[in-house]
Amino acid sequence: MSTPAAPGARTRILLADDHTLVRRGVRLILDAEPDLEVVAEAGDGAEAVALLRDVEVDLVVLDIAMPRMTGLQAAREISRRPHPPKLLMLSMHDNEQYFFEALKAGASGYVLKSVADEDLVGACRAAVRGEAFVYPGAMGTLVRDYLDRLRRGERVPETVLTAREDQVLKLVAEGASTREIARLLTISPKTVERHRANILAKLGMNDRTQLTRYAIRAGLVEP
Amino acid sequence: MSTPAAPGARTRILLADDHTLVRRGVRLILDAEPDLEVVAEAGDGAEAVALLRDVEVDLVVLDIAMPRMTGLQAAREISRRPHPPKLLMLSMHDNEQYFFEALKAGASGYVLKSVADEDLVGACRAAVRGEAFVYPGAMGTLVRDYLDRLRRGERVPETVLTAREDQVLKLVAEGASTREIARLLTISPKTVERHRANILAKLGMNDRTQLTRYAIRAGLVEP
DNA sequence: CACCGAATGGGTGCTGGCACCCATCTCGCC
DNA sequence: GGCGAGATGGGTGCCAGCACCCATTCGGTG
Repeated sequence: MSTPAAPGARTRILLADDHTLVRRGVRLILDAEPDLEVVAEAGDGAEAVALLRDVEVDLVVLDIAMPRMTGLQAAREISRRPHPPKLLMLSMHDNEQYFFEALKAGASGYVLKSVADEDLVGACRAAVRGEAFVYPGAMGTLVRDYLDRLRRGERVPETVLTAREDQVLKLVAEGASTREIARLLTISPKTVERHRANILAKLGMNDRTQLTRYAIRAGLVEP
Repeated sequence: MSTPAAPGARTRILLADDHTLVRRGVRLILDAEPDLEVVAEAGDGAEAVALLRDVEVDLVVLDIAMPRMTGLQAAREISRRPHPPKLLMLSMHDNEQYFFEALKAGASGYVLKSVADEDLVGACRAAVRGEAFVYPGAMGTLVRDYLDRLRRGERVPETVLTAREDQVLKLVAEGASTREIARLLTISPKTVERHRANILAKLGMNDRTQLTRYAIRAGLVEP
């Protein structure tokens, strides 16, 4: 449609989504552009990571919710490599917490599945150019604030959870009781309660059902 | 590809899915067939139901997880009409409970988003021909047993949840308290507790976090 | 009609989740 | 050395969630 990055060299893309129908649709959209080319497809996060050992790509388009290894887990894995490709997350959810998790995982773009074709194409091009955090679609003010602070170089409050809190959250979301979690982590039940309270406070939530949904969105546990 | 239903008359299809990208992909696949034609698109269940007041279609392809009104709710609504079109459910989840819910809602087909293009096309044709319960893709033995029993005319144990229980489950999974649910449904908190207890017993679960994960798998609520 | 299942509502009691208080210890970092 | 943050643990108290008991009112279906 406009301004290919380098004339003659198409951007090589790895596309990962567990739904064949969705993959097919997205591939049709991307391949129709003169400067974009899907060179590999994966059906889950683990497959995507494995493929990257053999295939050289410029951009990875990752669905967030996938079996075996979620898009977020895969993104963390991929961005730890020596020369990581750009990462663009595809999500079904217009959710801020989710967006932040994607940033933490090393993504440079976040696109909703409900956007139009051109927005997806635009996000791909922007990601390749190195422009971070393009977000087509209406996102809440929380994200805009966050990006503004990043631009101004301010320290961000770092709302994310600690490693220990992640462990506790995962177990809570899997339906484990305080006593069970305490036994599994070999700490006092009281400490488990404290961690859980801290997590609730940090995320601004009230009970375990909300934690469960958050953990699923964040890819900590399978639904 | 093979045997159009009536030569010259294409099957008119209403396609409902909240993700524009997915809708685009599915439409491309269906429109490529000589005997199928997508004549309307909807972005949620309510829109689909509304559109059906103005547009005459032979088949409705409904995504299960949609905002405002889920595909299951829309299916119940649609199948209550005088001359209902055929209903084909599109689902992300290879989940048995979910499949049963779709049957109850009046669907005559259930297709996973992870199937190949041809399977979707085949399911559409089978649904139009009036063949019920075509299910491309590997589903558990539970479903096969169920279909066998149906064929033999046996009474099935009816493990699925009632409509009221669905409502309660949805609210529980969204983090609503007993009191809130009671107010929303204008029934006694005690009755809410009873419904929740019945749901827990039916599904063999112990607490709200497990219900939450189940409801997400079932597509009753967004993660 | 008589029975069953779904939906409604009540009572009683236990306990686990959650809130809000307290403290100690050990890191890394300035 | 001191300071903040994370991890650890304790006490107290309220109440919601859950288990297990009871009943009534409908609507269907044998």
